[in-house]
Amino acid sequence: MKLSKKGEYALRALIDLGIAREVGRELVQVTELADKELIPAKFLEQIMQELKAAGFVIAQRGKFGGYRLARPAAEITIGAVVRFVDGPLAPIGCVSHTAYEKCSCPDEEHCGLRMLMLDVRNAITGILDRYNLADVVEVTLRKLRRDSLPLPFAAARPKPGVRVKRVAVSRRSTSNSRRLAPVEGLISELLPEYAI
Amino acid sequence: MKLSKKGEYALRALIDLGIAREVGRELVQVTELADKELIPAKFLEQIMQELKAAGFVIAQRGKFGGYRLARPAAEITIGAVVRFVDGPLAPIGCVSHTAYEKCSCPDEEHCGLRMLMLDVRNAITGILDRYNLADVVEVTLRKLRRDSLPLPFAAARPKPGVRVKRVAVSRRSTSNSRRLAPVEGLISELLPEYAI
DNA sequence: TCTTTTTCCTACTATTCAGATAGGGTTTAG
DNA sequence: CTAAACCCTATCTGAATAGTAGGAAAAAGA
Repeated sequence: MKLSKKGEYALRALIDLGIAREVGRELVQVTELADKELIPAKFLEQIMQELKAAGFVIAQRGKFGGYRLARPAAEITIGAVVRFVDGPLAPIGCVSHTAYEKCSCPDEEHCGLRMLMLDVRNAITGILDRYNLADVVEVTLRKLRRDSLPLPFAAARPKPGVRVKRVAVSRRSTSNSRRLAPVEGLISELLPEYAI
Repeated sequence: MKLSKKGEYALRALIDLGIAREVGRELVQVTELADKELIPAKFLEQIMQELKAAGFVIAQRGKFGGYRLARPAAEITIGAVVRFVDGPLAPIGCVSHTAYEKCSCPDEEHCGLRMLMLDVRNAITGILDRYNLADVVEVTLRKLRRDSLPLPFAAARPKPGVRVKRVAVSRRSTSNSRRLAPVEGLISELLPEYAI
């Protein structure tokens, strides 16, 4: 039931790009992402290529280039990323909705294991398909602010004479709070503290 | 997020042993399990060895030998089996309660991905640690009876002159129904039909 | 134009693991 | 004594995981 390192790195990078966006930074380089997250740079580079090919990010080549999210963070679900990098979320092929595969058991309809694993699948997708990058970004920023820690990717490389586009630094995030209703545990484990 | 074949086979075999017990059959041979579930016999043999070493089953050697559950089915949770065969249930080491492992990220306390994966872990363990072999056996037998299908492992090899110990064939199963409350989906997806 | 910094692209590698298969040895019932 | 079971160890193949390496192409700025 593991998430691969590749999947983990991809998500961390995408979350970082979401944070960068929220903090007014348009582009982030692979090396900076790798530095911050302690990921092997060349490995992350490959991953970013794949994320680009899949349409999750857009690259800007050349000096002062980098990556940014291809869509609003609220439109990229965690589930979509994990499925792309690591394949189906279902623990067993015969309960996957997106990539069904017949299993070897003689009678799927009366297979107790299948029934159980279907619920595991639903539990997993219920979380990963419900939450998106914006949700994770929002909660991360809240925690950082609560503890008065410096936000990452703060106003980098302000070229002399060029005014940094200040995008929505203090806006209340892009994700609607309906999604963050107390579903037990989840990110909303943290939300009660702020839910006034 | 996959369950390995080995894990799948182990669970199927254990569930079968639970069914056999419930139907009055004390011992089941590897070949019979493998036949029924379409599992390579030699591979399953290995797995049964490991399950024996782990204390899930007891073997009887020699002619007319076989395997049986070492404990009541209600005392063997699915989670325990999966953990034994496939390792921790958590999708990422830093959210595992039973096998915590520090991850590479610089600040676990403010890692949004970690918060999310913690909820995934809880969702998975919430199912796999809540339900046990008896629950799965119960539901499987119900489905088979509902559809008037023959129960597997029915009264095998009645040695002449020896009366088969008829253990609890029609008893209401060993698991208490408190556990099977409608948790949304799960095995209890099927229960409403019977929950009068 | 030249240099620097970035992404882009391809190939390679090392190790582990999944999923078995093979071939006997040992025990027990009859 | 034999058949039918478990017991034990070794081996194998292919794929996946988790990277490394090295340079080509592009863009910005001097």
